[in-house]
Formats: sequence, C-alpha cells, structure tokens
Amino acid sequence: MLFQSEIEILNSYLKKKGLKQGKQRLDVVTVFLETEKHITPEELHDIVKKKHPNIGIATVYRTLKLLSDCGLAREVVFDGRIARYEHNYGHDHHDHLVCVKCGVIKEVIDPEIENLQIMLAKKHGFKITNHRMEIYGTCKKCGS
Amino acid sequence: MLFQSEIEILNSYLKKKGLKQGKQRLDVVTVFLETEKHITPEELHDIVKKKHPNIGIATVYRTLKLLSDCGLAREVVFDGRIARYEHNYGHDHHDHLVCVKCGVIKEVIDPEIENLQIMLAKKHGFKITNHRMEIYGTCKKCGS
DNA sequence: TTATCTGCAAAGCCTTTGCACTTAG
DNA sequence: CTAAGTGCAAAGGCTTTGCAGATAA
Repeated sequence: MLFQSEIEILNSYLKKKGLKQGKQRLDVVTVFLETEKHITPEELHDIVKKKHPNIGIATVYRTLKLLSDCGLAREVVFDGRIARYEHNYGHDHHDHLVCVKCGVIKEVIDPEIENLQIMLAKKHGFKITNHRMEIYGTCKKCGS
Repeated sequence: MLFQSEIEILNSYLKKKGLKQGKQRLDVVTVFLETEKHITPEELHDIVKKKHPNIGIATVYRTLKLLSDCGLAREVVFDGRIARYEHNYGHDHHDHLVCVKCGVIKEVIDPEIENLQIMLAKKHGFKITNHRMEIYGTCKKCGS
C-alpha cells in the first residue's frame, strides 16, 4: 500500500489522542499525499469530491488541521491570504522560489544561507526555532 | 511639520490620480507614520479613534491601501492571517526576526544572505523581483 | 454502546463595498 | 458645482463551530 509510513504516523497519532479513523478522512489524506504540493483546502476538496460527491469542506479543513498537528502537513501562506498546504513527511526543510507570472513554485535549499541565518539570529541574541524564506521573481520560462 | 516628505509623496500621488485629501485620511496617515511599525488595521483604528471617535475602520483600510499603492506602506503577513503594515519610506529593505514568546520584531539585514539569495535564484533560472525572510525564535530576554 | 466523525448550515473573522451624506477643490 | 471622502451597515471570502445523525472501536 502507498503511503504506508505516513498512514502509520497518522494512525499512531490518532491512537495516542484516542481518535478514530473515519473513511472520508482517510480519503482526504490519501489524495493530499498523492497530490502536487502547495494545495489549497478548496482545491483539495474539489479533488476529493470526485470520489465522494458528498464530502463537506469542513472535513477537509479538519483533516488538514489534523495532519498539521501530527507533522505530516505544513501550512504555507504565500502572498495573499489563502492558506496552502504541503506534505512534508520525508521532505527536508526547504524554502520557496515563486514565479509571479506563471505561479510555479520550486523548492530550494541553500546550506550556506541556512547557516548565515543562524549566525544572524545569534548576532541579535535570538535562538531560532524556525524560519521561512520566499523568493519572488520570474522563472526562466516566463523570462523577465 | 513632521513627515513633510512622506506627506508630499502622498499628495503628489493624490494629485496624479485626481484624488482629494480628506481630513480623516490625513489623521490616519499621521498616526500611522508616528507609530511603531507592524501595526494591524484594528490597532491603528483604535489609536485614531482617540482623536476621532467617529472614524470608521473602513477609512483606515482604505487609507492603508492608498499608502501601499503609493509606496509609503508595506503589508507584512506574519504567521497567522492578520495583515500588519509597516511604513517603509526611507527604510531600506530588511528582513524580520520575530520572537515567538514576547512578540518583539527586529528588523535585520545581512548583505551576504541577500547576495546568496540572488545567486540561488539565478542558479534556478529565476530573476528576483522581491523576497521575504522571517526568522522565528526566542529573543535574548525570553531565553530559550 | 459511546465517543468520535461527518455534512450541513450557521457563525466568526477580517476585509471590502454600496449608499447617502459631507466635503474638498 | 462635481467628484471624491467618510461612516455605517451589509456583503464577501475563507475558516471554524454547533448540531443531529452516522460510524468506528
């Protein structure tokens, strides 16, 4: 079965919290894990509706919340105010390169920048817990 | 008069667009420029209300929009979904160090990181238009 | 059986908009 | 005088919540 380990993580989280495994919830989780990253709750809802026409968007929101709580999803808010989620189990920390024309999002990582961020924080007496970095511009295809 | 140059920028923008200078709007602008950075529309509204008990929050939103359009304010959305604004005329580009305990926000800049961001984008075929970087952690006062 | 899960609709937040009145130019 | 500004309340998006019926353990 696909996503064996992710499902196990979810299940052990559910057990720990005394929660149950609903059928719809599992479908939302599966679609979420199958799908390209950075999806909005509404987009996810639309996809799941193809299999479960009756599924409510509330279930999608509740499931995404659950996935965030157990560490399988991460909320990323790009410019604007709509939340997008990416599944991050098995993915290392990364930052985002966002094309402002076509909307493509590339995940990138630069160890040197990461290191400098730590130094910068330290210089100001901060102890880092996490950070976010997004670079906006035009991708190669969209030119300047 | 304080904020002479900012007011001039605003006025020339208004003239260019054929807009007028309302009294309330000017008060919102003045308070905004006087105030510590990273204020929410609601906080700004509360302060302005002390002088103009009748001012509507709609005017505050409209004024902030106007300030953003003419480049005097910048919207920054930290974790969560409430917009905060900072006035940025005469301020160089900077990033943010946010204390997750006491909420203090420090503006920082690291030329080396800036440079690496450009290189990183270039490596992926992106031409940068802008970027945002926020580092979350605990400040010196709040310890670890 | 019993607490959780779900869909639905209602409620909540923050933000924007329509309207009638006021005011700047 | 005329178009823009303002306050108010209503409307709009996105997200959360309350509730009653369905379902997992």
